[in-house]
Amino acid sequence: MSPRADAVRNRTKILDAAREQITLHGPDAGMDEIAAAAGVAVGTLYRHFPNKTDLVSAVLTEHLDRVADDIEAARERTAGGAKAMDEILGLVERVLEASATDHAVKAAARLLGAYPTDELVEDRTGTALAELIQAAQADGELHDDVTVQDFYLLINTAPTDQPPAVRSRWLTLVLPGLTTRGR
Amino acid sequence: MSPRADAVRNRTKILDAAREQITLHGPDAGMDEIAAAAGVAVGTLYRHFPNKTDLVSAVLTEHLDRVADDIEAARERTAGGAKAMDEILGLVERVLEASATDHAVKAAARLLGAYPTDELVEDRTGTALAELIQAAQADGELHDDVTVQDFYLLINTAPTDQPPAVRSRWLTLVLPGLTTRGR
DNA sequence: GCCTATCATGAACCTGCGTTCACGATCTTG
DNA sequence: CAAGATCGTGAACGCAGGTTCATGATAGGC
Repeated sequence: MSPRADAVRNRTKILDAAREQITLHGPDAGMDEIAAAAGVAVGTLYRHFPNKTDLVSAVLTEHLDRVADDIEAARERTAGGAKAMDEILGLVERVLEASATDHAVKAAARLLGAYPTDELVEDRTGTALAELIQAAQADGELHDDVTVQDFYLLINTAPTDQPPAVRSRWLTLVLPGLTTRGR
Repeated sequence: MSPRADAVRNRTKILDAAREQITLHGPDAGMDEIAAAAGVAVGTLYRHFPNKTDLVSAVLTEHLDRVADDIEAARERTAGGAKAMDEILGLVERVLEASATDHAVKAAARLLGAYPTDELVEDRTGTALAELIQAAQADGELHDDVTVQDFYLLINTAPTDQPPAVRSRWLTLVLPGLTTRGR
């Protein structure tokens, strides 16, 4: 039997509100706040998601999906003639920038490189990133031993809660370990 | 009027226990656990420290003090003829290693570069580190624009909760941003 | 040895937060 | 439209962790 119409409506409202609240306050956003933002009672959250972890995972997976889209787009541009290293630098800057204001992205980044991730999404990002890396290495602009995991590691250790000047400085310090382009 | 003898005794026991518990479980160690480890009731903690923040700060300041000692010792060795860059690398590795097992060090590292720190200790580390940096730059082994803040920044973003292989890889990725020594 | 200021005790309190559940409302099928 | 399954409600629960306070013990000067 298909679900009731209002139930579907509520599920959407809940996901929208959860996305908004987690973006603003990170995964620490309270279930009460999410429920209030969705215009729904707490119990309704628990009808759609057994517990908080499941709700947060759903939102974070969405975000990872967007990042995967971004990476795949960069790969397409490379196939179209763009320099792979330029695309990689753009990606890193974009993710770093997003993490600063979007607490969901920050939390989502922590999922990559750790275990509990949707395998499909992880595969998508991994594959596209690997191709970009190979291309940049073929251009001689990325050190030969750099891997996908290295990027996950660096993104996870990025100082996302620091002012722009500090984030920029951090990039400057870290990039020489990846690229062969001079400082 | 000087404090009672048993009060002094208890203060020591509390600090010892707090140090131990925070080393094991980080600043998340409960007041109850600390009290139990000290063989004292919770209320006694609050007689000596108005709140948890004050107690944790006291312990963390101690740790920073030890780090300051380490840095100053490195500076002395440099004055005695050791290569400044070697001492710096040793320092970084030691702090990184300690952060992995000692949750107090990890938390203490977060204090440097942030605001609420004992100025005296911060001055001590800052001065000694600055001298080491200058010496290494004079040797041409450290990039000229590297500052004390850069080191604080990198230490703060180190992946202390990752396995040794990952921590080591992180160092490899980050060092080229500091030193002129090749990979 | 007494007496009082100082100190220790730990049960109780408070707040925040995830989670549950008995009840009422609403949608949908026949 | 009626019947029943599905869904929504929100007060209440449980738990954890920091903090307090009335009560009793102890130290140290006279």
